Amino acid sequence: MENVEEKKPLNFIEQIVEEDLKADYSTDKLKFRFPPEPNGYLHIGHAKAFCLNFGLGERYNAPVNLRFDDTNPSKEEQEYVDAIKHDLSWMGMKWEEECYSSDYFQQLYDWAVLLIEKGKAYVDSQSSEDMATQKGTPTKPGVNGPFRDRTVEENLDLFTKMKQGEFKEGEHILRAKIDMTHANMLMRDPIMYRVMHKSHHRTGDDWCIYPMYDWTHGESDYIEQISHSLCSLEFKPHRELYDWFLDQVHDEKLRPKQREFSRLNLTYTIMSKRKLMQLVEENLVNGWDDPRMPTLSGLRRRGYTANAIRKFIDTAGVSKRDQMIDVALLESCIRTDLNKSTNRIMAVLDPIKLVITNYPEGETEIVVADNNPEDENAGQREMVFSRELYIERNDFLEECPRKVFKLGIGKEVRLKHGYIINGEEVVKDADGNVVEVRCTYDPKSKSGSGSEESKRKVKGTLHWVSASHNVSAHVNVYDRLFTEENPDGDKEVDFKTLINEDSLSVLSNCKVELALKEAKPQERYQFQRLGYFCVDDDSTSEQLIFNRTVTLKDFWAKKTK
RNA sequence: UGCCCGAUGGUGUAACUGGCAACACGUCUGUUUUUGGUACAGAAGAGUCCAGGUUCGAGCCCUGGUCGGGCAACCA
Repeated sequence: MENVEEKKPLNFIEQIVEEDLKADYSTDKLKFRFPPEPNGYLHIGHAKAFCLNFGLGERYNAPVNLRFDDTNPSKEEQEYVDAIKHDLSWMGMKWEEECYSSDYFQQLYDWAVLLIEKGKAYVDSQSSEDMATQKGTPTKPGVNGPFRDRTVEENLDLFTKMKQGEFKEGEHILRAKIDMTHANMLMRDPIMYRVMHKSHHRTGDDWCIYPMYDWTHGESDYIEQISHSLCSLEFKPHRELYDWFLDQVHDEKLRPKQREFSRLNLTYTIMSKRKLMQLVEENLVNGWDDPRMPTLSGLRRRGYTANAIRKFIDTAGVSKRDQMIDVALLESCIRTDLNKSTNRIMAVLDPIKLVITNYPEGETEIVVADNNPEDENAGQREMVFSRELYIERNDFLEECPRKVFKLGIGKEVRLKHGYIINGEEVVKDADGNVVEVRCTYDPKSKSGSGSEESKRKVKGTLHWVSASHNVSAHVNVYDRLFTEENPDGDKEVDFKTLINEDSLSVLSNCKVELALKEAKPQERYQFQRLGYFCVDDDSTSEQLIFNRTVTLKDFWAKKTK
């Protein structure tokens, strides 16, 4: 077991840490952080980031802080803080300290004053349009604005007044004084503070100036003494600024370093928080925890386990290339997990009545079945077998070829845990729809009886429930949310036009085994031959609701497509 | 017409830092099976973006290209 762990090659971030350890770092200096902005729910892309950070913490027995990057009160809310903490806990992540960038507002302010005093920051009083023009473009250097050379005194005075609320939003901002011609656009006098007359979810109305990301992040890392500040690739150009800001305040304490890795993308879904928010706000899905969402809360409601998600992240790996991971890998992870852990149950999603004409009327018998053939300790359960049953509509084909694993007229099939039956006739309504299938059974073929008849090879085994011994249920059948592998891929195409119309089908006439009568939210089962299902959060004993997590691997379905 | 990343089977990640490209998912075959599941056995699929160079030897190093991604919010 440990050998397997040892053998696993280090990802490039772990290699960086190892090299630092060999050079001037000692293990006790290692410290990491996961810094979500509380402006939305965590999704599986975030899972990569926090699994990396918390994984590093575990590997080196180093602390990992949870730090909410809450510098923009117009977007951030307590609701998201709570949801993020809940999701992280569910994923089994244990943080050292719960921190907030807003905890450092005073320190950040004091440092900003220091920068002004050193002539490294100034108050600009132009419109954002003018500043944008002066900033130039990636290929054209910027030019200095008219307020760039204000005196320290004037800057101090203005900045103080900004803080005291004497200005309206947009009137003044504080910028770092770096280089308007720098090849890196981020170094062209980046904004450090803006005036915002908004209440903050933690600091209330204490502040009306709020620091920007670049000014806040590295300094927060420094305050918390984070050794390795890991973020996604789009922040690579920010590293230069991260380092510049650190240069301004750094003394002898440990200096954090930013390193970047690529984000995780999954086929047939989107990871943009902004777009996920749009789906929620425009009611294109039923909330952040809609089981079709790639959010952790959505996956949880869908029936995914934290274990499977961790395994998936681990298998996907960490690198600097853009990754678009096949959702089939995620599905493989949850199947592997659930195969071992869930009890099997029989459920008929689209029932059609099956009458065994030679089975004595009014009689019933108990059949016994293993709960999980993959787990000897899972025990057994009992089911009622009777003359009238329900089978899957789709498991009957009037004229059924021999090689197809279904019931047909004149074609035999086995009822799982029950008897072998032979199709005799169909009953149809006026429109020609099959409303009932009539068959005969071989009384000597009972499963597990050991009789010659029971051992007969039969093409096909069907699941069933007794017509008068079952529980009704609703089942939500989910499919991928988008019709395209990369709905976010084409800037010309609105991702919302790529939503899969059939991503949710609600089946309201399902019949499940009596054993599920008291099933509680979050319980997971394998409905035999159909897939893995999870009891929905809204399920009650009056109205059972199941969500399909994932189908069983099904070659037949693929072939017939 | 700038700067910064990246490029290995369909997808993702490896290759002991220069020694005849491996693992997982997916695909396909077969065996077992009272789930067309699981398990097991096996196969196909890349010669590492291109062109030079260094070297006995290059996916790894060097040079020059090509392609893909990112960078101009008072967002993070």
